[in-house]
Amino acid sequence: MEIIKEKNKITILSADSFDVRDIFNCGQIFRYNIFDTYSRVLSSNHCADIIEENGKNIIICDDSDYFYNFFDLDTDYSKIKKVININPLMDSAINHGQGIRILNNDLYEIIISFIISSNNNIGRIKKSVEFISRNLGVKMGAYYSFPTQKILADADEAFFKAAGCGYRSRFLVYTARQIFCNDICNQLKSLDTPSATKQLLKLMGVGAKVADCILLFGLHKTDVFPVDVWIKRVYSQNFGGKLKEAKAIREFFINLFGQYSGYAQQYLFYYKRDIKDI
DNA sequence: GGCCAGGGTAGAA
DNA sequence: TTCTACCATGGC
Repeated sequence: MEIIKEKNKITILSADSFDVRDIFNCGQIFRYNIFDTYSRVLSSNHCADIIEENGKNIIICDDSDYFYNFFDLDTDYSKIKKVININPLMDSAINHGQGIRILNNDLYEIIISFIISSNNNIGRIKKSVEFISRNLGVKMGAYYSFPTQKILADADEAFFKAAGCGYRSRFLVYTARQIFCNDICNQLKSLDTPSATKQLLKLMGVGAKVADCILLFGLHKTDVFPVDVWIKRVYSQNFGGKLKEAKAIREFFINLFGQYSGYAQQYLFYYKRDIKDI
């Protein structure tokens, strides 16, 4: 992958394994917009605009070091794709989502966002996260930052309900205070996957599936496999599996894909959700 | 009007 | 430890 990095600009010269539609629509991030001529993505207090032209992607941003890491530009996706391409279904899924990259998003924003995601749909999750940012974030010119831990720790249940978080509002109040008061995010960053999982499961509103999403999208632990309703479908309908419990299905896929489980999960989730009749 | 959505919690057994 | 009722809400 040929990349030119400047102070406020990153130019990706090849369109292989980089497509903003695949990256943003695959369910790993909720603060983005895809317009006709460009796309905009927000992460913590950062903003980037991406322009596609002649097979190139030009990222205009406030901090190219942040977004070089954010877009995971040091990772060789062609190598990963070869390893996980174990059958015709995976070949189709990888081809469908060829431009996917697993983002290195802000851990705190990911924890809050994925607590909201439980038994919810992506459209509503986007609206809630946008409401929270617009009302408690810092105005950064044309956009709002995600709220700081301190600000969100002061939010009450009525605020999260106004954001459309429903019954999850109680969990969010409790966990936002827990994270801020005990510096949970910095603790998590130093842990391996099993230890981080154990700590995440102590947070109110975080169960096995949300913990896996936080590990994958917030801590870039790729040896996990979040099992949601779409993964259950692709497992039973396309892998011919007979297991029922999410925990067992998770183990099945981790045995298949090992350290690349998280990548494989994203290609499968995006494929199954886009093309339901496979 | 019932079903679904990137599930989790709390209480019962 | 596992099982189950219940949880808000908008879109279809």
